[in-house]
Order: sequence, then structure tokens, then C-alpha cells
Amino acid sequence: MTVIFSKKCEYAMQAVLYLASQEKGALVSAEEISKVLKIPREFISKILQSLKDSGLINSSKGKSGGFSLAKSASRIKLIDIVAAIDGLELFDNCVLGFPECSPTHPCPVHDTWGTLRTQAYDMLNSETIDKLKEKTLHKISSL
Amino acid sequence: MTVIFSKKCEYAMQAVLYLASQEKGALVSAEEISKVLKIPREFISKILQSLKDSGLINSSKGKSGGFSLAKSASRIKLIDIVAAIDGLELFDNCVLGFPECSPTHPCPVHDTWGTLRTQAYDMLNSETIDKLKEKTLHKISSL
DNA sequence: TTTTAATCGGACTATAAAATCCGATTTAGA
DNA sequence: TCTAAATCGGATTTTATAGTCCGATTAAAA
Repeated sequence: MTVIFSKKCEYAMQAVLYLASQEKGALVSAEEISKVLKIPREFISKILQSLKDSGLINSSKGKSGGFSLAKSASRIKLIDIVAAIDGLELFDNCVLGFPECSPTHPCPVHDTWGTLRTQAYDMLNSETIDKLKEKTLHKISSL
Repeated sequence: MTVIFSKKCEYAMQAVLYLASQEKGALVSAEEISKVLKIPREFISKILQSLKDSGLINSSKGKSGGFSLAKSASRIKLIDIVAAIDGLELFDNCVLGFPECSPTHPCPVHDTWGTLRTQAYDMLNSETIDKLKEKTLHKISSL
């Protein structure tokens, strides 16, 4: 099997996109996110907690509590979520798994893969989640 | 953490590239591959066995036995190794982990990510390992 | 013919990721 | 003030990946 982002990270991106697609400032419970996105309740709960720890979202405790974005959706990028959950080693590590893959000791596909990796990074780094709101709502309605 | 290819697959690609960089038809032992590429002996041994099962390499048993490519290096592509070890789901699955991500039910980054994915696939599918021989030898000499 | 060095196969262990359990705490509202 | 519904925290379980152990078999060479 093969993975780009961990399940944790995938779910985190889904959840933050979902929060961004709600009324601004609305509080959404882990329970609701779990149901809508079909993510195990206790698992998404933990993920939301760690997103909160890294400052991307806020939480409020107690009855009618829940989660909301910590800042404007136009200031949150997908790469922020990846950085918070999986870290950015993906964009450093050699795709063939060679140690110390670098311009001075390049692996056989260093240059060609490097281009792709940069494009992927740029995509995640330019896409702010407010721009994805409509598409998110559309996708969610089909789940 | 984040992974593109499994360790098994990374090691498999390294090993096949190593075989391709040897004298044509030369038998290389698991022991040698383990030492040169710094891969745990028993682990690479298992990987070589499964590469053999999928027909990418040959083996010969007994003293002075070992492994060699099953066909010309100009007819082996990196994607063949990925397909044999990790499978190609990577190129189907949604990067955000949404179920049934497709043109009719696209995830919020379906199109933009799709382009990148296609490029990655094309790269692995066009790169035959004979073209990587020189670069492989160079990289290995630095390990 | 015996030794040696290799693949082969199957069971096993270790570690990390994914998912769950449950009790404590908080807070709005009945 | 009490209860219901939520976050929070920590321990636990499950599952997959990574890696190991070891004995059987094969075949070249001493």
C-alpha cells in the first residue's frame, strides 16, 4: 500500500474544509463532523484537539460547544494543515528512499521528481480554503 | 508522518536499479545488495523474492547464486516496480481521502491534484531504468 | 562426496498508525 | 441547582508495516 498523507491528515483537511464551509464563527461539534464526513467519532475528536493545539482552530467546551476556524478561511492554506499534522518531510525526503539525496548527491530521479514535488508544494501553499468552499459543499452533499 | 511509497517499494526500486547498473546477466546476492544499499539483509531478501514472483527479476539458487534482471533494462520502468510492490491505487485514491472522488463527484482539489498525479504517473511510466544507470552508479558510489 | 554459500519459506517480533474506551471537566439551559 | 451535551486527556486495543529468525533446499566448488 501507498499513502501520500496519513489518514489523520486527510481527515484533518476534510474537517477544516468543512468548518470553512459553515457560517462564519459557527460552532460545530465533533459528533456532527463525524457523522457528515463519516469519520470515526473518537478519532476525529483527537484530530480536532491537535488542530486546536496547533492553533488552526478554536474550541469551546461544555454544552453547545464545538469547533470553529481560528482565523479567516482566506488565511488558511492546505499546507498549514499538512504541516500541523504530518509535517513537511514529504517535501524533503528522497522518493526512492536514498539517504542524503541532495543536489550534490542526487538520486537517479532527483531532478525530475524535484520538479513535481515543488509543484505539489506550490499547489498546497497557494490554495486557501475559502476558495474551496463551494466545491466542499458540493462534495459533502454527495456523501 | 507521510509516505509516498512503502519502504518495501523504495528498497525494491533501489535494488532493481542496482541490478540494472551491473554487468548484464551478472548474478548479485541479497547479501551484496544489503551491504551496498544498506538495507537489512533479511528484509531485502524477502523483497527480492517477491520481485521474482512478479517476474521482474530472476534468481538462481545454490552457491554463487543470486539475482538478475528478468528482461532488458530498457524494458523495465519504475512504474512496473511500484505496480508489483505497492500497487497503483495511489493514482486512483483521493488525495483528501474522500470516498468516490471522481469527475462526477470531485473533491475540492480534484482537478488541480489530478494534473499533478498524472504527471507523476507519466514520469514513472516513461523512465526506463537503463537510462538511469549512470546516475545510479554515481549515487551508489556515495553511500 | 562433503562443505559452503546461496535462495526459499514460514513463523515470529517490533514498531507505528489507526481507532476505541472511558472517566474527568466544562458549560448552557431546563 | 441539576442534567445533558460537549471538549479533554490518558490508557488501551487493533491493524499494518517493517524487520528478524531459523531451518530446509539447492548447487557450485573444494
